[in-house]
This record gives sequence, C-alpha cells and structure tokens, in this order.
Amino acid sequence: MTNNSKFYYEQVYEVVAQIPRGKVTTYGNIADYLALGSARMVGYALRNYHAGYGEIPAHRVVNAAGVLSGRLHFPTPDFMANQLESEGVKVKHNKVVKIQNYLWVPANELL
DNA sequence: GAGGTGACGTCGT
DNA sequence: GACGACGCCACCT
Repeated sequence: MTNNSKFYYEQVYEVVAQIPRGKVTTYGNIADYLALGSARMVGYALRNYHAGYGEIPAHRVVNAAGVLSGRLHFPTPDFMANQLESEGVKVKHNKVVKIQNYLWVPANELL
C-alpha cells in the first residue's frame, strides 16, 4: 500500500461514526483507542474529512476541555454548537457543559 | 529535501 | 487552581 496513512483516517471516521446521538468524545480518547500516539492526528483526520469521505458526526468530537475547537472548520461557526444542542448536549460559549455527563469513550463502549 | 504549522494533551511552575 | 511551555506525528509550502 502506498497510502497507508489514509487508512488511519478512515479509522477515525469509523469511530466518530459510532458516536451515539446526544454523546460526545474527545480527540485524546480516539487517539488512544486507535493508538495513534498523538491527539493531533485525530484533528488532522477530521480536517481532511473535508475532502468528502461522507457525512460523520464530527460535531460530536471536542477537545479534552470540552471546547468546540473545530467549530471554525464547519460550514457555519454555529453549526457545531447548534447541532449539539439539538441532540440534548448543553453548550455554552462554544464549550460543552458537564462534558463528563455526555462523554463517550470508544475503548469503553466498542471495547 | 528541509522547515513550519496545526480540529490537542500532558507536565511543570 | 490557573497559566505557560514542550512534545507528538502527518500534511503543506
């Protein structure tokens, strides 16, 4: 394979696609589950997702602080927060309130 | 081919 | 408990 790196992108998309509605996860959890070694890789994968792999709930992925750091990469800055609120996730100032209450860990759910 | 950047996380002060 | 600096790996210029 010449594009092995591209495969790990799909790995990230696959995990993100498994996130249930009303739940959120962090870059670190995905990186740890896929053993990427760096949370930055997850962010890069989602950024390249813009290439057009399909439609995944990327708005359910936030950083460890619960901040919607990638909201600017969405079609509209309010799309991410609006979508989360629509799913029942409380968002305040582009930040998930009580993220621990909505946190979804792939290594704990997908096992 | 080399340097800089980035949807982050953790350690140290 | 809050703020700052370093590390990580892949992609872009």
